[in-house]
Amino acid sequence: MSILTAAADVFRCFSRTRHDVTVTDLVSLLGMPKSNASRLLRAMRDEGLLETVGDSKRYRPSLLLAQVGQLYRFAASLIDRADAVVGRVSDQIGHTGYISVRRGTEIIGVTAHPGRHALRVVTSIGDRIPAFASSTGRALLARLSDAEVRALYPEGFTAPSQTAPRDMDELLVRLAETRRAGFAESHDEAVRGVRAISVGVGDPTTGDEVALCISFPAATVEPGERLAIIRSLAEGAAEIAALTQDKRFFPLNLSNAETAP
Amino acid sequence: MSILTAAADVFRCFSRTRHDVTVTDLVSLLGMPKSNASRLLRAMRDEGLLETVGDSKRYRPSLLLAQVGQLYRFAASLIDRADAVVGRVSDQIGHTGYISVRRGTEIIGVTAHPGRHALRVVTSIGDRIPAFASSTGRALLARLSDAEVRALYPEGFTAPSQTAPRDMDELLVRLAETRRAGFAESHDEAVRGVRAISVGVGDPTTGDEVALCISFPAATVEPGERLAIIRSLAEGAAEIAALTQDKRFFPLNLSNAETAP
DNA sequence: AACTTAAGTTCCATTTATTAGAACTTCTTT
DNA sequence: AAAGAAGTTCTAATAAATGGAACTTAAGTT
Repeated sequence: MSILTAAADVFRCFSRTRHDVTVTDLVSLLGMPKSNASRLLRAMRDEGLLETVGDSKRYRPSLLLAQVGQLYRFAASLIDRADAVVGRVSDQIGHTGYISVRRGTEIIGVTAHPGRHALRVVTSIGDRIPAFASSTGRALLARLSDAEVRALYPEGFTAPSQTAPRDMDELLVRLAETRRAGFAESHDEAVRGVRAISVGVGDPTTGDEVALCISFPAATVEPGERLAIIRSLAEGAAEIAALTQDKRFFPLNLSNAETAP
Repeated sequence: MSILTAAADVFRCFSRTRHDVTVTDLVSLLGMPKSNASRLLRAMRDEGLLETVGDSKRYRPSLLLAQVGQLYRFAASLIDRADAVVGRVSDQIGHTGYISVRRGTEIIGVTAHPGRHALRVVTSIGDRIPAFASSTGRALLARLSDAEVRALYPEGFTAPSQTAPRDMDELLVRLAETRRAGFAESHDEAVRGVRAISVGVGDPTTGDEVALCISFPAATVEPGERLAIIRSLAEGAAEIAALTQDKRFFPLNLSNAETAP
């Protein structure tokens, strides 16, 4: 067991609600002896991985981490490209846009573009939501085969809301529809009154896959505006897919069903 | 010598021009045996500190790092507050704004707001510039005593441009002027034709100190506009200083000299 | 101001990980 | 198919990490 494990665990202790940690935090969160916690935090600070807050006993992520983390966006150029598309669409229509990645059965927001409208969806980056119960998640799951999706959920799942898929069969039907139409849609799933449109795209050379999503209040968006969102998002994603030569990309395929939901 | 040292060194290998590293990169950059480089990269990936790019032998920062690094801004909430002020001023006047921190004798950009004008200053975050030869640097150095500034430069320095301080005595004079006026100014220092206005502010409870800066082309900015920038920046910084009870804050003090430069 | 408790640090012998070099494998180039 | 480059695995020697207890410091409490 390398000390890198412990260091990575320390990083995982930080969250939106925990911006700094102390020796006792580590003892209770990670269950390590406080002698180790004390030395670990000091060692990580000495190496520049953490900073002490003032001259207190509190430790927070360092500037180095902020800089290296920032590079992630550029390193993963797919994210950068997808972010540009979502930013453009979000600016154009005024609704909140964000891009997400999948880690196992979870979807994690990577970048966000807050909308301009007074009533808008607020998503903060770093949030984790279940993949099967969101449009972003299904846009990404649709890129897997049915067998791979089944393998992700060996013990099934329980739907968190009325409109989410209730079981694996229902999920696979929704994924098939996502593949056919070229986009995924959710309504009242994670947040009541919120509708979201998502498109998945990947980069075969890096193996990265991201979901582009626009999220908006269901009540105030006209059918025509919804169609415009779908078209813009799909068009932008298609450009990226062409660039990366993404073979698993599902192009937009609007039928009567989608034009009048 | 802990493996944390090596891990931190790996992080420091990443830069704007190097988004991923290989075993041989580490060998040449850090001078370590390639057996160590190989195992280190794999260990860091296994712990979630790095990711492999696709299925290649290239390693890049991980999503975890991006998330933890993102928290730096909130952990150091002074940065967030200062960023809000600079963003507001930048939006208002259309010129590039950024906030920076000092690490020893270097200034590092943390967040940036690109201006709207066709001719604008482009500063990318993560850039390092010498503290004594920039307005941001002097805004932060002014918060130290003369003795502390001397201690920072035991062997003096050499001026990189005509308008930068040539020696310690000249620097201390400029710092005294910065303290009196409540802001620092540079002209043709880091970049020819560029003028910058900076104000420093700190948070005594965390020990953080940041510089708020607006940077603009010297030729196209009228004296009145320059004064407006100074006033907006100083006002925003003063609000932060009041909030954090920053006792080392130097309030704006405009004399004839500043109003007609 | 003395007491009490909580939080953090240092010490120690023991256990465990890390190191550097060489041999080995795999991938690329010609 | 051969040669070279890049990466991985192996080894014993070396160095670091561990956890328990003793110790120090800080923060309340009476």
